[in-house]
Amino acid sequence: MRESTALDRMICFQLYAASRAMTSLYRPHLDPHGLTYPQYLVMRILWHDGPTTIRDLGRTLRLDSGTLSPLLKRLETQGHIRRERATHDERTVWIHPTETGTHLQSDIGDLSHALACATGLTTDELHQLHTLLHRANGTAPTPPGGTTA
Amino acid sequence: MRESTALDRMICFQLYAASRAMTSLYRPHLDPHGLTYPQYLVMRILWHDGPTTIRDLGRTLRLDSGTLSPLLKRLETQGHIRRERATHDERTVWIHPTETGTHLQSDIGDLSHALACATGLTTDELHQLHTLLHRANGTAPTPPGGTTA
DNA sequence: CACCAATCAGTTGTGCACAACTAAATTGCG
DNA sequence: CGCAATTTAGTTGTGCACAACTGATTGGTG
Repeated sequence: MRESTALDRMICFQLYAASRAMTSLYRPHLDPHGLTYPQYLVMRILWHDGPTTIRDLGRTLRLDSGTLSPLLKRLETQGHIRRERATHDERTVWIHPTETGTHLQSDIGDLSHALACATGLTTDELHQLHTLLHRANGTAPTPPGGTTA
Repeated sequence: MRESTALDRMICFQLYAASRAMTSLYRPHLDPHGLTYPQYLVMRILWHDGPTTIRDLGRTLRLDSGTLSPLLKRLETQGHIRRERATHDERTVWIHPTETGTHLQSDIGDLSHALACATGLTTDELHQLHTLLHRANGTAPTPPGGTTA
């Protein structure tokens, strides 16, 4: 595997390349359902937490309204979500999964096993990687339970 | 730190978030020079290896011509690189750093220390992370030397 | 109450990524 | 040689990311 030695020592390039490689592993699983990877992340939050405000989606995903607004518009056009402006504070908008959006979860199924295998890392290494990324992201690592690709 | 438990176990989301966080750490260092992070990667290859073909840039960065062609056009407009079609095989195009492009290297200086510190990881952890990402990327880890953010 | 600062969603503009395609040059095989 | 398959760079179209901005709403303070 030929690599420029200018890059192969850069953690940042490895992150950049690994992130793109990972999303292209998701692509063949998501494409048939018309979802992109960031759209899938939004749907996962909705599946797990139920209706959520755009503000909270942005905090969780670390994305601003300039990214989320058009993305949510596309999910709405596809019929997966529904917008609803809050009555008590008309600045905030709630995002609800629709029935078809909820069905997507079982349609897509569990991708974690296929994706974890594709990395070629052992369970231990995946856990290590997870912990390091958590720390680098400035978030608390997940002490007890399992880890998911 | 508020996180949806739907995402905090996903290595893939951690990769995605860490990669974006890392490039936004580079941004304030590169913006004053008018470079984006992918443009900086191209220049690093040129600084290290000298003139390079577009094909090799694509293989090293894992980017196709759909991404590289417009990116290189912008670097050319800024005067950092020069295109030259090979004479013996007119399909391949060589990219040469110009004099101003070469000067950029010392203008920008070494960012690795500042960037490594910003992650908050120890040298050991950075090395671990580097090795794991290398393996996940399907490339050989760097056994001997140091590691760079 | 009046007003100012902060919050929130949305828009605009730029630059990646990547799929799908085009066109030209080269290679290889019968 | 002749010609089909391959390689290479470029274009087009879609969808993120993100900076900078707008406009509406809300909260806090004198």
